[in-house]
Amino acid sequence: MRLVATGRAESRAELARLSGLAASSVSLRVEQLIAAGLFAEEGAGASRGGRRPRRLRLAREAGVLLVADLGAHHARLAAADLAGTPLAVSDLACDIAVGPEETLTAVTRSLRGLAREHGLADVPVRGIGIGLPGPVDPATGQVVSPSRMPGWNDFPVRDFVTRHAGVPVLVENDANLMAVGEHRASWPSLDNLMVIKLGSGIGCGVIVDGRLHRGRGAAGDISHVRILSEATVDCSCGHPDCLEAHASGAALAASLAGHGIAVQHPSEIVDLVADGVPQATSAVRTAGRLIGDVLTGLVNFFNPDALVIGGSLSNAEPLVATIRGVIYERCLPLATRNLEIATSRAGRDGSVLGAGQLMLETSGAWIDGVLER
Amino acid sequence: MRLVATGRAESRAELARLSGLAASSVSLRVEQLIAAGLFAEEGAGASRGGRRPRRLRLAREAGVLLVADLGAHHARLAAADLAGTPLAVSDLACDIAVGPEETLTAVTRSLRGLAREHGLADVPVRGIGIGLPGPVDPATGQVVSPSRMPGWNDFPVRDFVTRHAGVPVLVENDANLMAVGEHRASWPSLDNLMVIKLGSGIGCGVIVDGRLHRGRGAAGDISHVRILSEATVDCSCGHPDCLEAHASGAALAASLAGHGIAVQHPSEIVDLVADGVPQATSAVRTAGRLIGDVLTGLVNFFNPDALVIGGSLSNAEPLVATIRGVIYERCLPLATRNLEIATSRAGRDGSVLGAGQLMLETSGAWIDGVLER
DNA sequence: CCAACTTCCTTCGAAATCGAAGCCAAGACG
DNA sequence: CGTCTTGGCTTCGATTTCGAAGGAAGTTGG
Repeated sequence: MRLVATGRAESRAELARLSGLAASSVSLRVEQLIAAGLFAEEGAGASRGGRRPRRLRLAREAGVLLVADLGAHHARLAAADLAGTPLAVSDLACDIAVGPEETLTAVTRSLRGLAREHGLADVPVRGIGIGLPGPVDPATGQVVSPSRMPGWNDFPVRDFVTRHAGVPVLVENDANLMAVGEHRASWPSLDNLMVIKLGSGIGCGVIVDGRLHRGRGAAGDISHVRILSEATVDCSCGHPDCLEAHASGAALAASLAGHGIAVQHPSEIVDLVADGVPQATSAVRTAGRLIGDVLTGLVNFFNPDALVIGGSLSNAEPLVATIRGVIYERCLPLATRNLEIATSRAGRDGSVLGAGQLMLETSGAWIDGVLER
Repeated sequence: MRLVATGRAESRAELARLSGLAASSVSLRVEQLIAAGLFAEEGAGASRGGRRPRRLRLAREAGVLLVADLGAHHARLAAADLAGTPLAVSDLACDIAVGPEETLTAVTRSLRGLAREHGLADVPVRGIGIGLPGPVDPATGQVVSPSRMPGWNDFPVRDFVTRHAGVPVLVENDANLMAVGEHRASWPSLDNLMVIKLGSGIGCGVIVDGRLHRGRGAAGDISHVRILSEATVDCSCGHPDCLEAHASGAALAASLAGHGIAVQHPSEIVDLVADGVPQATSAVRTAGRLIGDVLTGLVNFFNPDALVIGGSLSNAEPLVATIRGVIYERCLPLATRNLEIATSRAGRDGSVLGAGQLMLETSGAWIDGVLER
């Protein structure tokens, strides 16, 4: 089921190849899933030289997922199929600083509304995914010492939402969701991926061997490495000269404010750069150099197949160009030999896709329930 | 078989728990393996509150592995059981710079001799493992652009040894072997491990999710990150101020030579430090600070369960203490919360163990051959 | 010492999985 | 336009795996 949902398999034959099961066993299982209403057969796929395969896809009635990707002042909401492909999206203005109860209540209410508006009221909700801009403990579904989410520390996000919604809930760091989504949507054949999210903050998600690497929950932090710079800036983490304090969207906004240019959201910086405002371009180039410097060490160490740059600032071309240049110049030839450096392809849907993917992997228990009937 | 060989399982019951197979299936398989002469039953294990398990172990006649861990001027040779537990070890002086053909021929001859001397001539050799101080392409078994192995670039080490010995051959970077061995011997329950090898060079092996992370073959390089220092030193890689150019055993030896202290081997530096020679202690402390600085970023990013420091320099206590201090001071609390920082426990046998472990995972095809008879 | 419990391991019928064989439906080719 | 080849899918008997039940061999605690 996971193989079909994620788009890796479209026919019984492909399922057999990818799953390692015998073709006959696959046929039996598919039969069951169709009978249970989870799969549907839909026409024929392209021939690979012989008989055309009968194309399999998820049935609409199989269910939907509701996903919310929370930022500092904004939430992206989506209703998606079980693989995470968005069926309906909307945006919600909300200040994460008002605290978890209020934010989460508003978000879940809006999610339900979104599904209802788009005629999905009759389809069962199989899960809710929440992306948060801070570290999440995978075991408990709690936020752990976030630097920019006052009131959220140790709040049991997963339990809170489960209690209110009564379905499996996935809580994950936003950059991690994006990494999984980007992997699934754009680079499914690559095993090792680094995905950088450049927005108000600097996030990073890591895919190792095709799976999200969480470490002990904090993996992927790149924003609190010490960098070299002329001016000293103290970071919220208590140390001086962290990358985030110099090169994040928030830091760039602060620096531009010093030049008398007021900026509300990182995307406005992208606009300024596109308009050729010299202070903005110069600031963005400096940030690119700092980020690139940090990434060189990590690329040498991790040796990924691709480095994907996403987040709203990834649309600032000079930023990406500078990062790319620094990495190709400083990294070992062996590490950059086959390295792809690209900007996000999934864009803002990345986290929705990622949530879908992760939920299929983790909480698939309801499938057994449906099959038993 | 792998579970028994690696020591993770000692009884049928443990095999069932760890493998996920039914107890009855495990019994059938074990029966076969005993009949084929690969397993032996040996007494009873400790009771866990009920009947005592019948202890399983690898039969002596199952075979041996021959392992050579090559350094710049020295090779460590071992004959080991199939799990990598050393049965006999010896040391061989050999200059790796004389080139691959001569070195490998001498090494394989000595390995055969070692097995013969220790009464292992009648036991079949199931594989040969070679550890090398440079990057190895896992797909081809070739050395790829090594910085300190003249004449070895692109030499097909695996094919060369296979042709001469006629058994499966594993070729792997020395730090990677050490990482696998350390994981298996000392931290089997931890999933994410960073192992640093401090000798003439600086190597690093990474265990992610219990398995060696190779990336595209170059993963684990930490020696060519740029660091900040007063004096500028050019590294062999062509960039200035790499970590290796300032903090490796070779760099320390060069710096001590500047003070009129001649050093042949990194272990002599350890002796100097133990003897309280101030220049040595100071040099080692500086190196520790540089290495620690580099590691902080990697620890934040990778978020391992443990950081293991090995190699001959790891016996210099001020070096390890400085590294530990820098990491605890600079890393995120979230990353160091549960982080163990320890020195190698497996010592010089680590690479032998690692080679055994890796060979069980990769080339287990011969097992089927034995069972078919 | 004995009863109650645990854990280890095997037995045996039920269920799942496999894989060879064959049928089906396409494209390739003369 | 028919034959050939290729890949997709199903059928069906053989094999593997499972799991409940039970015997074996311990520990624990009165």
